Amino acid sequence: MPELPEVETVRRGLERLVVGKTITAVEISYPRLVVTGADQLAADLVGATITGMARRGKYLIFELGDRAMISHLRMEGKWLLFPQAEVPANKHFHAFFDLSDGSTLVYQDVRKFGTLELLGIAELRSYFTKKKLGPEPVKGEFGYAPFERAVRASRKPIKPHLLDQSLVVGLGNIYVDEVLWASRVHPESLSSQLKPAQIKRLHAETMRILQLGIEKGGSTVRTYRNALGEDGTMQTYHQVYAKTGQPCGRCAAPIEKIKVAGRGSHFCPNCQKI
DNA sequence: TTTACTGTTGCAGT
DNA sequence: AACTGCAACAGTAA
Repeated sequence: MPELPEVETVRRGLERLVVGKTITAVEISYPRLVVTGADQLAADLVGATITGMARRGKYLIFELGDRAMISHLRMEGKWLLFPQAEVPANKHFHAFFDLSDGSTLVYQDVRKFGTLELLGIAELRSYFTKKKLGPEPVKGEFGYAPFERAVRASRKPIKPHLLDQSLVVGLGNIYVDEVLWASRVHPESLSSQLKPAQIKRLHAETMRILQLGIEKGGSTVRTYRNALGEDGTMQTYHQVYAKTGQPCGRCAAPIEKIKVAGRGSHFCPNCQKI
């Protein structure tokens, strides 16, 4: 489900729903979900209090005093809160956290790509450093000069470059297509061959579109819903994603879909030329 | 029935 | 070093 706006929406929902609550029991029904060991995570978290909800890029962080549980939702991961201890049966529920007020926090993941990791709070910084994550897409953190330098130095096609989380965190396959359309950049353009004005637009549109996505509660295109079961509305602002054959909002040329670095890619063949 | 596709990432290859 | 392809998995649509 998640690109940055969806993860941030989940974070905000959980912040209201679970911060301050203590974990009274843990059950992991799909142990491979927990990279750092399911038994250890279950044993360590009984009695722990959820002190905060944070996020870095697409990684969701449960702050638990001196520890942190990192959740990556990958394609289909979801967090649900049931107000009662009894949870309906569902073959895609893989982790259950009983909370002190009688509610149950459940992790659901149809494709089982998502991961949970339990770290000491001191290991958090190096964890993200190792993944070579770029800056958050907000003014003050996402500087233009380093972005331009890195873009010009690479011969990668710009779309996979923006997706690799090193230039900036948070873009996934939907938002990157929207940013490329708004910036009038073809997804297969080589990074090093982009004009300064195009790089400038990519920088500005990345921040604008991801922030808009957050304001709209994320995009619901397949199965994404927030922790309250609500749809996001960002999909109504999409200009190209899943719009194959429909007229471009700028020039009315039919939107095309091609494959770039293995990902379905939507663009306007008239506005976005190499 | 088979095949291709899917808001992701990391690893093994070249 | 940097880039590509593919695997992890399950469901849906053609």
